[in-house]
Amino acid sequence: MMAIEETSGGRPSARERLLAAANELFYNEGVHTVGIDRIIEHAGVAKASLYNTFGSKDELVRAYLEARQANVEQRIMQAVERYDTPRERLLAVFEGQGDLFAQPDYRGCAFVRASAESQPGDLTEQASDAYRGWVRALLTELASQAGVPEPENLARQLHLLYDGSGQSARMDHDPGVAAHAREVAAILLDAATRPAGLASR
Amino acid sequence: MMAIEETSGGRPSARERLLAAANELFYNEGVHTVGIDRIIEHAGVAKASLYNTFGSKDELVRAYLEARQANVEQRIMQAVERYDTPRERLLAVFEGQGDLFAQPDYRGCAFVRASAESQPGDLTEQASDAYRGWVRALLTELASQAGVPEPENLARQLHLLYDGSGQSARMDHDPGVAAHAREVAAILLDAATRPAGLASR
DNA sequence: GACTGAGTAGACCTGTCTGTCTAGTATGGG
DNA sequence: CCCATACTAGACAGACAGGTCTACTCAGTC
Repeated sequence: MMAIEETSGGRPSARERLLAAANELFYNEGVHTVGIDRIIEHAGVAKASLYNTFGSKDELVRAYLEARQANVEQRIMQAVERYDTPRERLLAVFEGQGDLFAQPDYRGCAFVRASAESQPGDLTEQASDAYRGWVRALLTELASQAGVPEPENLARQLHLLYDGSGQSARMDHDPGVAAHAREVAAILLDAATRPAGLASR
Repeated sequence: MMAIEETSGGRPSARERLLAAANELFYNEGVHTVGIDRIIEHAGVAKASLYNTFGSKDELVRAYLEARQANVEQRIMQAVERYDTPRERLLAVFEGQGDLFAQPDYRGCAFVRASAESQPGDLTEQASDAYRGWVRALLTELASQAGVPEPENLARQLHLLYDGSGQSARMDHDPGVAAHAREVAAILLDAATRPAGLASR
């Protein structure tokens, strides 16, 4: 039996190097802009290896997005698990986003970027939908655990905020938006918990 | 003297037809994906006309984004001016967004889309920054008129929401998010107006 | 009737794109 | 020693990119 990926020691496999190159180039410069030749050059890999491993550029893009999603999920869950109270755990989602924004050369949500270049029905759209589904489910679950009467409603509001946070961080080149997003989330959480009718129309 | 653009009656000028084609194709399929040939074919215009009028594809893209911004500004101001009270006028910004989302084939903010395909320092980035500046200034002004103690702060929060609203509307294919965004905006406006300290930390 | 400005049609140049294909190398298990 | 596996190097094909250029048409003006 042979390991498919050489994760410990030694030189990384062609697959790993391709994914690393895809992550760097696709994310920074755009899926469409970056050609196969630049990917394989950056990965130090032969063209045939790419096509043997992934079959097409589209499939490489899909694999890139899947890896990206796994990475984001991990970061956000790390942030959530730093806390114990349901309230803090819910708000921690936005701290997790902040960790992402703080990375040097953050260029916005990879799914937004890829999706802007995609055609309807593309593999990219499926990947985006999967990612959004995960975010929504997490927010709903955490809202529910926080004892909010209508968790789906709060989750929808927070998803708006989550989207906006990533967008603003990119467009304004300001990782600090995550902190503002957390503040807004706290206000929304309070408003969802408080008995209705207090807010004027 | 001769009119540069044939706005009334008659056949639209080559410039107008090119802008219309750019608006449709660039917006729906992406700036990078759509080639010059498809633009001129769709516009029913000779290639030389494009290059005589705009000089390059990049400049056509810039003109397309400028037209787009003018259109958005007009729609949002229309919505704002439907109301008299400062509070309603502020919230109307999100109604204006809703008018945009309700257009058939809404595919998200054109600046987000274009910016995802752009390189740093591009003409597209300049156009995006100009657009964001306008939004922020409008929100700040309306917040100020609504008597909020710290208008810049509320404007920043609402800009988050504004970004998220456009994003969610696209990704979830649901124009209804604008209504939710308006609700959230109302909550934030109330929170900004109320004396601080009520919100738990 | 000559001239000008705006536009058309389309060949053409150069470069790049994704994807295929051939030929060869290094390594490790049986 | 043999042979499969994983990979490399690079030529090549066919499509398409943005952009240039020539030659032509047509409407209105002096």
